[in-house]
Amino acid sequence: MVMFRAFYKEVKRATGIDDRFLRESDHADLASTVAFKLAKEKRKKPQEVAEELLESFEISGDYIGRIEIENGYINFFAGQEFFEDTINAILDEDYRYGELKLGGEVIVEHTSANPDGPLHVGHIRNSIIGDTLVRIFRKAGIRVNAQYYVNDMGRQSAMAVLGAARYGIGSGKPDHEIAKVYIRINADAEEDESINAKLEELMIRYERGEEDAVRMFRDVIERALEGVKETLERLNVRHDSFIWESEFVRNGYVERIFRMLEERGLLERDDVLKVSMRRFGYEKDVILRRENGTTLYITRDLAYHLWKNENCERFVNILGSDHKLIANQLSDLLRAINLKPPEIVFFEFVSLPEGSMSTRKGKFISADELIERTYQEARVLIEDRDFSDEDKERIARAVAIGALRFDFVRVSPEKPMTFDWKKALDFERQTASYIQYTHARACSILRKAVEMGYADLDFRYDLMDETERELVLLLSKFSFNIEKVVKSLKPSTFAEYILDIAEKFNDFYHKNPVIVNDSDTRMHRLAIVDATRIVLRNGLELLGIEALERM
RNA sequence: GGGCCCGUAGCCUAGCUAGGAUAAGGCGGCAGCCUCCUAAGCUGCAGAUCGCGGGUUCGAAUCCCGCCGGGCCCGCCA
Repeated sequence: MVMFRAFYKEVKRATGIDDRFLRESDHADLASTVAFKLAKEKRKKPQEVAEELLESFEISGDYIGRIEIENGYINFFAGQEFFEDTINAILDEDYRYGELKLGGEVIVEHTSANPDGPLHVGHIRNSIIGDTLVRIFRKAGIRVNAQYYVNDMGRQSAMAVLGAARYGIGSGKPDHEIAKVYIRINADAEEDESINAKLEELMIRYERGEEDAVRMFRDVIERALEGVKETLERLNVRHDSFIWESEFVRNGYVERIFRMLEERGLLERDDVLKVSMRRFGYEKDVILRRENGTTLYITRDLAYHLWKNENCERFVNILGSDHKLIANQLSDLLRAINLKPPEIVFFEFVSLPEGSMSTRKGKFISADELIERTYQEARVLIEDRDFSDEDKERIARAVAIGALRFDFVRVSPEKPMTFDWKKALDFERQTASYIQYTHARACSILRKAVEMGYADLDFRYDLMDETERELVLLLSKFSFNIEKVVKSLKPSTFAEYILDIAEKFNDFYHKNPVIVNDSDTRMHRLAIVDATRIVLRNGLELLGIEALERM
């Protein structure tokens, strides 16, 4: 069952009103502004047009309770069957509630940070947006492959490899150790010209696939990734595959890209291989192969997207806004050779109060440090509560990760963020722990009810008050909001939705005591509590946040 | 110099794709609520020329143009 979606479709079917003129509203369960548009053509007042339209509606189905006309708006309200079905569907379907069967398949490429150091707070904005999309796509019934594109052929990687060979890697967490040698060699390269010569030689040898070079790269990059994967695991972020870009140099896809461009007369052979971008509105050429024979990032990325075209029907990339130019060029080139470009979610930078982050300069807050400090802060909060040490650890971890994920997913990607420790370590309203707390609170009520022998649930429309009505309506919109994200690629709207449910439930909690003597009221409210518990838990799951039963 | 993005109360954010009914929340401030299902909660008060100026429209935070402020990009880097 897909509750609010069903109501929405019923309204559309009954009225013939287009999506453009239907929206959620504070004044109604669904409102239409269509009369305003028609009023102009018909030269009548919106109110009159709306009243005429009302006559023409052919209501069928069970969910539309009543329709009202007000100030030209047509307001639709769901009725008894809708609310009963919503609660019953949630209680029956439980973990499966909210699932859709949209079908299809998608590759979501996210994180893809250079293997030259640990993930920092900028990278995890990418990871969290990407992983949340992955989870929501899956819930929508779409087959997803989450991919990390490993940039093993770039200059930065070669620099890290060279640094590791020159100074040796220490015994700490490998991604952090690699950052140390990467920062050091970058600093040394400013003084010592020979480092750049060695770098070029190393890149040429790796591009050619010379065995010892391949071994060096593999070793260092695997270790960097090992550290990155550990951090991602802490954040509940999981990839299905790690795709090494060097693969596309070795498997002929890069050559195929050259041929495809050549066939369309786009490829120019000079000392380099390049494409003039004038026809696409760019001033400068795109170089695809250097004078020394090595390829560039965009070359391998074109090959990767050729591969995506052959292996999947839809592909989404999560990229920092610094990639906008090159990603747009990539898309133009793909279209020019008749390939589908990726759908791209760009996110703006996370900067520090003192300026932007840089791995090379060692100017960043690592995700690991952020996770640890957030954990410590959460631990303080729970320290004097009555839990075992193990439980305290587990709960504080869940709260810390939740806080991090929610802080990042909640903000629209196009919004620049300035990282703020005070905010990151805050566990009060409008945060994940608020939602987790609300979920734990629902669990607590249900536990108490069972202890007292009140296990039965029975939703009663006639007993439902206004707050309860608003709450259940929100619960009914779960799959509606999932579908929105699938279309808009904006997971922030889903975070906001789950937060709304928590707020409305707390409102209900304070107004309506649940465990009361009157059994009808009690069973009715328990049904609402249990349904809310299920929706919050399923929603937190999609946000990659653990739904705690006690905290 | 050119391109893209952001600019909503002291601070942070939602709403902008498909223009409409009182601009919605949080933090901070002030005043309150635990013999009652977890106070990581709740209630009330104060706080906004929706960056500025034009335009389109019956109607603009939302669309268009110009400007101001901030960020990112314009490498044979990624």
